[in-house]
Amino acid sequence: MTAKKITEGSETARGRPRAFDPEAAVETALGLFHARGYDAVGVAELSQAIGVNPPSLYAAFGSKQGLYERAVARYLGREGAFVSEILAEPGPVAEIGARLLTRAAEVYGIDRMHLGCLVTDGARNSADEGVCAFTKTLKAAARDRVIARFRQEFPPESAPGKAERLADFIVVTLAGLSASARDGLPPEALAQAAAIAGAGFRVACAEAQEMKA
Amino acid sequence: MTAKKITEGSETARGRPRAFDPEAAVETALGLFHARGYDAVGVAELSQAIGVNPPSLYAAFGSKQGLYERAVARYLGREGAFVSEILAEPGPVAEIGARLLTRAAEVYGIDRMHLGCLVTDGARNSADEGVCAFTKTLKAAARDRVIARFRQEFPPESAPGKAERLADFIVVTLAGLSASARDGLPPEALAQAAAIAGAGFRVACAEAQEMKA
DNA sequence: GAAATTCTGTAGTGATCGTTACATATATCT
DNA sequence: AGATATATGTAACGATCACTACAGAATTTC
Repeated sequence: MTAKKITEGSETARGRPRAFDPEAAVETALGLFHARGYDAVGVAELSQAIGVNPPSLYAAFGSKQGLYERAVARYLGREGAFVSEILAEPGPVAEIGARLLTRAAEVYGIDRMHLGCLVTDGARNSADEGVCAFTKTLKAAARDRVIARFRQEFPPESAPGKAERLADFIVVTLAGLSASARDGLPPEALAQAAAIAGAGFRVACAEAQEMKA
Repeated sequence: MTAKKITEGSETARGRPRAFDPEAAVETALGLFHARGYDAVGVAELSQAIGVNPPSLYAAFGSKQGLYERAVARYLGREGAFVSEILAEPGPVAEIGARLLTRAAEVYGIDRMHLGCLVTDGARNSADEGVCAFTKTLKAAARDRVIARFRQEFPPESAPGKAERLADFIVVTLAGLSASARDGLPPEALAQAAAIAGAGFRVACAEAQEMKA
């Protein structure tokens, strides 16, 4: 009696059981959102691709935006994880930044159906205020983490504004790689562009170092 | 007979005259499309902003896409003209490329209501196939013009692939500046990012020159 | 078994999408 | 004036949007 099944987060699972796997549903939604963007993927298409009716989706995720946020969370834990990983690595900022760019060129172009960055471009031009706000906070948080890492080498006291300036260049270039990947620029071209940008970044880091003194 | 008046495209203007100025309508549409993207601006909003009913818009422009194409054409002749202008200037490719980037940083961030590039981002994530195809051809044409200009200094015979590689870096960085501008990165940050990218571009040009021999 | 709980499928909500049929208004041409 | 041509406003088209009311099905708890 009341034998606990290992039903993950909840206790014994009362009532009618789910006819679909929410984790698989998030995965399917992630694929569609990444490929075509938030607004271009309707709830009807999501339901059909997941193999379930809209009410079940709403019971599980609350709203289209709720499902999107779940999908983005999964994206950040996998395809998008390289940013946090590289930022956690040791070494000079020049190498960290260059590594971010070359790695992004790989990740953004590796899958023809999921080009670019979901966070950067998934909600671009969306008419949904909620999703735009959600995306905005994610982007701001990412930029802040880059700045925080760069300040390890260029602290505000000895190099005021340098970390922000260098971080913004990384952010701009990542956005360019994402957009260009989605526009069809092949992986080799992305990699070569990232290499040129990386060279510029190293130069900028060296200049910033000289000015520190 | 059928004496031609020189009323621009049409003869004497028979029938009921237009109650609105199509040129002003294109201008209004350009503003809305540039600010929020193709899909996010509906025909109803366009009609209301222009001050005319939908049937008049369709009589004048044929379709929403037709109006968009007119708006893009105007954009290319004004805000977007700097690309063709700079490409037509003399001087080393290193300077041309760096100038493209710094000028884009200015243009993309100058107007808070019209951030970024309409061609690059106006139809991003659009669900409209026609507009996507239209945009794709424009982007390809722009890339081709950059490549053609860069081949003046890096011809395929003596520097195979260099022009394409350098052009793709410019394209990627322009896309990044446009996306970041739309994401709210302030003009100074755009300019500084463009400067770093320009430094990288000069380095890449110098390297490409050395390899020509 | 009965009650309680949870999910599912059917069907439909009002809103908005791009687009257009149609009758009327306003102009020029003969 | 009458014919012709063009543009307008009203009103709606079917399609799709995100979302949900509701009743029945499937499970656990008592």
